[in-house]
Parts: sequence; structure tokens; C-alpha cells
Amino acid sequence: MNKRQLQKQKTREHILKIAKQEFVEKGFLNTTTNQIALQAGIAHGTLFLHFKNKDNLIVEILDKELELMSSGIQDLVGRSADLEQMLILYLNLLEEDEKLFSVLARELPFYPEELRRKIMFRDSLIRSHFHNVIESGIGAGKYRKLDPSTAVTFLFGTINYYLSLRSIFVENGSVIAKFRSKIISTFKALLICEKEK
Amino acid sequence: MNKRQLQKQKTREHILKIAKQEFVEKGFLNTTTNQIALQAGIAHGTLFLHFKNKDNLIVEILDKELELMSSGIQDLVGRSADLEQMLILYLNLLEEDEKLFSVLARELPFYPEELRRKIMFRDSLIRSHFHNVIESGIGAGKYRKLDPSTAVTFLFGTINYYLSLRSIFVENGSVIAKFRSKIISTFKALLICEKEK
DNA sequence: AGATTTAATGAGCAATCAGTCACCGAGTTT
DNA sequence: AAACTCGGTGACTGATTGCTCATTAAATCT
Repeated sequence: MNKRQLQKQKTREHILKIAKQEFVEKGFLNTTTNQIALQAGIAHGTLFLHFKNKDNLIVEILDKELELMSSGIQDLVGRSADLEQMLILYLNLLEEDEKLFSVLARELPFYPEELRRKIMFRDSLIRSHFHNVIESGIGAGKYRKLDPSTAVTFLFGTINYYLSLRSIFVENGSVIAKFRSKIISTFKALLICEKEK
Repeated sequence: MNKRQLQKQKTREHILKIAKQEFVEKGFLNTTTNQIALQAGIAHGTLFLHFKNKDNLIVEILDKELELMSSGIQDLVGRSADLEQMLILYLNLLEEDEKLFSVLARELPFYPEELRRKIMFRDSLIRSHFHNVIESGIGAGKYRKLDPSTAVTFLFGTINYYLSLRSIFVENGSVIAKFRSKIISTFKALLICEKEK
């Protein structure tokens, strides 16, 4: 690869890095291509030399991120079919990139169709893992007889809620960290009837 | 009141009516002042004769709506301290204006500070009613020993999730109607350990 | 009836953005 | 070293939008 191609690739990666930073901080909708160019120290036009448009830039960044998330989940499911372990690991993955997932939770309904579908598809894969484990757990008499779909929606809905209103729940730091044990114990309470004294 | 004042008031109310229609249909963020004026059959400038700016218009519409909601809830709590009754009535109120509440669930994080605070304040009043009933229910041994705050967040988070992704859950009709019995039964399952055979 | 007030008008302003294009100059090829 | 290639530039464009203001005409007042 010659000097030119090398420089081109370097610039491209630099844009991706800076764009992700800006997106995570201000959200996708409130980040302008101008800001990105400014922060990256390149001309505004250069951005469109590397990415057809703003949407494509977003898609590429999120695709990469969601891929990471998906493979993390895949690993997780491969390693263990224990629901609590799965939930803990899922929350870990969210916490690692919490700011990004917070932006996603808030802005998802406003993204272009294609991107929204991609994100929701990934999400549905993860949900289905939980769904399956719960369903078979109910079949095995391990969990109470309740509707697994609704149970999953309770879990994901609640997590989504915490994420999307993150700035209200915590000033700095992590919502997931703050509420993880409550989320886990309450979700367990939904699935299992412990004997209480 | 003379002819002029009467006409003025009529125009003002007409704007409010049309604006609400547009807002409910397309969301506050995606409705332009131009669209409203066009639909209302008035000049664009007229809108700003009656409302200082777009935000004020939104605030006025929502204030009225939230007032209705709040008094509905107040009634509800006055009439009954039974959690299931409260939940049913709450879901009724949401279902009545579901499109509006769906917009609210999606767009809340993007509203101007002042409006966001107002909405969240109303919301917190409603939540606290549920919180209190759950807390005293736990004290009375009626419900399981779990964290009432988290339980309430599970409920409101889930409802919020259904509302904000409404268009995915139903094509036409009501998400609340579709999932109300599942929401109620799953939430009851969280609070109460039924004996199962 | 003439003077005054004011609701309504709509052309136009200013700001914001995504995206374009003619041009430049360093790097590559001949 | 001359010709050519191409990554990078940044001024510019066009679309969108919230909002203003000089002007109009109908209602009200004197």
C-alpha cells in the first residue's frame, strides 16, 4: 500500500473515531457533519469523500458496534444457559458502552428505516435468547408459569427506560451499575417464587 | 366581548385544535409551524400573533392534556386504593389518548428543559401513587417483599417501551388494548406469589 | 364620518445543515 | 522532469424552518 492509500485509510479511520466520540456525547441527531470535520481537523468536504452521506457514516459506526455486541452475546449464550449469568453478562456489555446505548435507546425511533431495522434485528436476536431460556425454564418447572414474551418485554422495556432516561437517574457514572442488582433481583422475583418468612 | 375579541379567541382555539391534531399525528418535533398554519387555513405569521413561539404552543397544548390526565388519576386514586383497579384506570387514560402519549414517550428526551420537567413532574406524581399503594401493600403482607421503586420502574418502563415503539407492536389500533391483560397479569405476578399446581 | 386600533397577512430574514464542486498540490507514473 | 492522479480543501448551494415586520382592512371609538 503506497503513501496515498495509507493516508486515505488513516483519515477514514480518524473520521470514524472522532465521529463516534461526538455521537456518543451528543447523540447522532444533534451532531452535525461540520462538528465532526472540525473536531477531526479535516475539511467539511473530506467527510463526504469517505462517506456518501451522514446516514452511511452512522450506519458504519453502529454496524461495527452492534457486531461487537452480538458476538459478545453469542459467546455468552454459548458458554452458559443460566439466565442470571446471561443477564449479568448482557448488563456488562451495556455498561461498557453505556453512553452509546443510551443514545440508541433515545434516538432509535428517529433513525432512517434501514438503520432502525438493523438495530431492531440485532435486538430481537438477543431477546430471543432470553425468551428461549425462559420458555424452557418454565417447561422444566424451574420458573413460574407466565408469558415468556411479556416477561422479556418487562426486562428489556425496563432496561431501555433506564438507559433512555440515563441523565435523570445518574449525574455521572453508570445507570446500569447503579440499578443492576435491583434489576436482577426484581426480574428473578418475577420468574421465581422464593419462600419468604 | 366584541366581534374582534371573539374572532381572536376563535382563531386561537382553532390553532390549538389543529396543532394538537398535527402533533399527535407526526410528533411535535416533526411538525413545522408552516404545516400547522396551512392546515388551519391561516397565515404563517398569525400563529406567532397568538403564541410567542413554537415551544409555547407545545407547552400550552400539553399542559391542558396533562391537567386532564392528572385529574383523571386523582379521581382514580380517590375512588380506590386497589392496585389492579388503579392500573386498569391508568391504562384506560393512556389508551384514550394513546397516540399523544406515544409521541410523548418517544420525544420526551428532546423537549426543552422546562417542558420536560413539567411532564416528568406529572409523571412522578402518578408513580408515587403506585409506589405508596405497593409499599403499604408490602407492609400489610399483601405483596411480596421487593423494592417498591424498582417494581414501579418495571411497570412504567415497560408501558413506556410499549408506547414508544407503538408502531412496531401494532399497525393500527391500540398497543395498550393489545397488551393490557398481559401487562396486568405479569405485574400482578411480580407482586403476588400465586400457588400454582 | 373620520380617526384609531388591531387581527391578520405573507413576503422575506437569518440561521442551520447536508451535500457539491472547481481547484490545489503532494504523490505517483511515464 | 514532465504529465498525470487523486486525496484534500473550503467556499458555495439549496433546502428547511422558526420567526419578523411593514402593510392591509375591518372593527371600534370619538
